[in-house]
Amino acid sequence: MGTKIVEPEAGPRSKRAAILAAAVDCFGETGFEATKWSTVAERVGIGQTALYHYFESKTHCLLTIMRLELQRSHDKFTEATADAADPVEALRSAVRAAYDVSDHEVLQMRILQNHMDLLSGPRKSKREEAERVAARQLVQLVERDWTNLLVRGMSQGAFPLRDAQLLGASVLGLIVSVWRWYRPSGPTPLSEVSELIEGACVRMVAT
Amino acid sequence: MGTKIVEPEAGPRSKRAAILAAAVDCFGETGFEATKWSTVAERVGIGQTALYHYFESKTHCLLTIMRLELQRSHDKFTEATADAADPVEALRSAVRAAYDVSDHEVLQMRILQNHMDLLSGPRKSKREEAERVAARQLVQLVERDWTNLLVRGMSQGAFPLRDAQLLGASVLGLIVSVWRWYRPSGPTPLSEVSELIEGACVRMVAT
DNA sequence: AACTGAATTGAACTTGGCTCAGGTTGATCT
DNA sequence: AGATCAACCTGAGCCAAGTTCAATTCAGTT
Repeated sequence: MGTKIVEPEAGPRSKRAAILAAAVDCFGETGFEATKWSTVAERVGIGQTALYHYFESKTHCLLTIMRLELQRSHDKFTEATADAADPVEALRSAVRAAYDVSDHEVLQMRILQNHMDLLSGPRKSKREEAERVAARQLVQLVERDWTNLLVRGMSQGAFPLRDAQLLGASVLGLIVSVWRWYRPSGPTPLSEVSELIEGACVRMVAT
Repeated sequence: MGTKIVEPEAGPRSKRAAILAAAVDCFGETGFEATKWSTVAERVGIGQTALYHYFESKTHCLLTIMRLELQRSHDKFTEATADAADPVEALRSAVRAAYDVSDHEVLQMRILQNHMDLLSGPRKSKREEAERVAARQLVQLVERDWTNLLVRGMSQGAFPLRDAQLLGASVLGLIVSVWRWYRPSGPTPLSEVSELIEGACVRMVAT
């Protein structure tokens, strides 16, 4: 039960984690296409070809970042909705959890949202394709998370009956659309966003 | 008043329109990065270098597509909300208009949404930068369209008072988030999406 | 010290967007 | 018809950035 997937290649002098961190910064701030793969290497302090010891390609690294972020999102949702009997309270808790993130995680969300389309088509190489499939499954898992929350609320009479699939996708779309424009340095604090969206979701679903 | 911007380079044997159409198909279905610029040329029936007679670069073509789509969205919004006194009815009409699109326009919306981030940073070349700035302004214009609609409704007492800026961005985000997953060939007809989102928006704003 | 596998590198290769210098087409004018 | 000019197009080749590969270094083990 609950097979814990352990990250590979965690040798003692492995720079995998450092590369991922640097890549998130670069991809998140400069954009994936715009950042040179060699720049990531520089920031870590290694030659560009050393990157290929850890990742098969620039895209493979991106897909890994996306998969990890999806995993995180799913875990956080599960944790947030675990101990909430009332569907409305569960919904509120889930939304708040979605915006309870660090600056670094904001970047990861941005990267994830900006490259969702990568998950549709198949990839050339093995390891890339593996990450893609894993990420794709996590996307469906997260979608089911939200849909199930709605289904539960509807069957319990807390939410009016509607197409839970479609409504779930919409709620999720509304929540993640924020990551396209939100900047930690911007004028709007995330707490304010969180409150408005929380209210909006409840009205959308529970009215 | 109302200076009509006429598209340049509309010579009698110009293939500009054909190129744009082909590019929308390729970029929309295969993705911008994944489609080879030369493939677009092939589909039009010209050599790849001929493309540079019409567009300074692959990106310049993309930015043009995005600008045209933004213009279309703004025009459609304006037309849809022109003759609606009641704010709620105006909102409903605007949402319906947003989903009253052809398959080709669906692709254009997808392209636009997938590359919004291009509009943040400045571009190297003149013509690219011009398109980028124009597109950026149109984005703000569309955002104002929705915000103003909300402000009007709030001051009229039809909508409860909330942060119109933020709520407007959210409504818009909800609406356009559909273009990330919707496929004309998919199981969900656009009419169904339109109805659900229309209801969701009204509840979000007018409750 | 010899051995092993992970980690790293410089140099060369590949791909795809882009430049350039010049050639072709066709509408218009005389 | 023939001349003219701008719009339109092309083959050859350049260049940047991702990628491959054989050779090398490093850290821990026997």
